[in-house]
Amino acid sequence: MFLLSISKTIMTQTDTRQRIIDAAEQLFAEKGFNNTTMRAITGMADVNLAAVNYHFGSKESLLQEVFERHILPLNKERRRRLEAVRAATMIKKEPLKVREVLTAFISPTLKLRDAGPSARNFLSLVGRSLSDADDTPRRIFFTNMRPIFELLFDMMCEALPETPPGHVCWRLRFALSSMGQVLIGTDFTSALFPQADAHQTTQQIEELLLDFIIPGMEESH
Amino acid sequence: MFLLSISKTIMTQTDTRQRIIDAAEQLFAEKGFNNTTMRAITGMADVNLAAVNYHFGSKESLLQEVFERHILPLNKERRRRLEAVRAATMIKKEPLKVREVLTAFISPTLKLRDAGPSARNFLSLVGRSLSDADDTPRRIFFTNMRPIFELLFDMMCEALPETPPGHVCWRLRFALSSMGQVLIGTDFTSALFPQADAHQTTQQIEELLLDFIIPGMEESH
DNA sequence: CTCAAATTCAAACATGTGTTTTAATCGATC
DNA sequence: GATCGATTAAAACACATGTTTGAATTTGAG
Repeated sequence: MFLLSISKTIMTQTDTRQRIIDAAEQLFAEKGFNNTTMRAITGMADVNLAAVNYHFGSKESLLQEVFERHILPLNKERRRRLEAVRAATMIKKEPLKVREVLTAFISPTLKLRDAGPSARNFLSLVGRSLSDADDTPRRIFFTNMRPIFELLFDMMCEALPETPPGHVCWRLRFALSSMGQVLIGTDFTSALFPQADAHQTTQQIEELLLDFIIPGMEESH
Repeated sequence: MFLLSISKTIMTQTDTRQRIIDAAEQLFAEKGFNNTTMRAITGMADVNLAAVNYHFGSKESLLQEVFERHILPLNKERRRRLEAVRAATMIKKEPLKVREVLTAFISPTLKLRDAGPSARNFLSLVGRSLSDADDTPRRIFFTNMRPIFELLFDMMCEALPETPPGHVCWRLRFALSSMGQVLIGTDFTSALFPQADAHQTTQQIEELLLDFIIPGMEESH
């Protein structure tokens, strides 16, 4: 009885929370954090205006939850794969390969492209965060990304022992912003060159992306 | 007398206009369009709140003027250099070279990095525009960039006759977003890897950027 | 100096914002 | 069914926003 009542209570609670998060995710992805109003969120979620502040405390905390819902498991998977790459090369006593390191980071990310509209909206949010002018989303993004970025950076420096860290850092930034373009969506391409953008599968885009950034990453100038 | 009076009138008028544009440029670059208030702009410019609407009509028109002040001459120079490349290769009856096309587009852009704080702020604005969620800045940006983007795209397709236009389009997008990271400023690098980001000159960064994107651009997968 | 136009100014306006409040409603336990 | 805590609901709050207004001031020409 006790457990049942608890689970029922939690059920309805998370139902409202879930609807809010879903709506916020979609609107944040489409219009950005600042251009999304609480009234738009609660309207789309079909809940009362005060529900956001009741369940999340503030609009900013809501963004944080929207963000963390996907970034936490994603970064866990990234770390798992990065460390698997490191372990495998240590066993074989080979040096780290740029392609393997980048793939370990990027592949789990792009997998989310086909994991439903919620994940897709989340990716859009992430794609913009790298160059967002808005304080709040950028702070939340970088706070969550710092540890995994540092691991990626360290392994990349290890894979490119001849390249100065300052160069690795810039190249990584270029590579990540390129990935960001994939995450955002197709607005740019279809808006500018509608004739060029045939529908590409995520797999094809991942190859396109990796083929673009890996040669630049390994360049030995 | 007539000319003098006119010039004097224009002087004071453009003086106010100039101060507003300068302040707006800096604030738009730092905080983004939506997070910059009219009161912040007029406060920094030390003019009356109503001056923006009197001289420009609206906040959006102000952004347009801020943008066009630098984008018009910049795109003119880009076009000049792109067409110079095309003319030179036609005379020599050689195929277009990826490096030359990209350099013709990118080099005039990065030159602005050392052309004073105003140009620097403008670049920051441009760098963010590629992935901006906000309607207004993105629309103004793409409207102004479409023609030069199309020229760049056409020449790049010509330089890469074996590569399908859909691939060229994606690679161009990757390349431009990488350039965008240079334009935005150093927040990312210094925030995440403070130890790695030695001060680089614009010339060095341009080399870094071109060395990164050219191999990916030419990749023949 | 005088006058008319251009510009500046302080104030108000209308609306939109995130948040808070207070009462009503619901759900589960006794 | 009564009761208590959790949730929802409607309204208001306090403030920030871009814009407009109408008077004051400045400017330049006759």
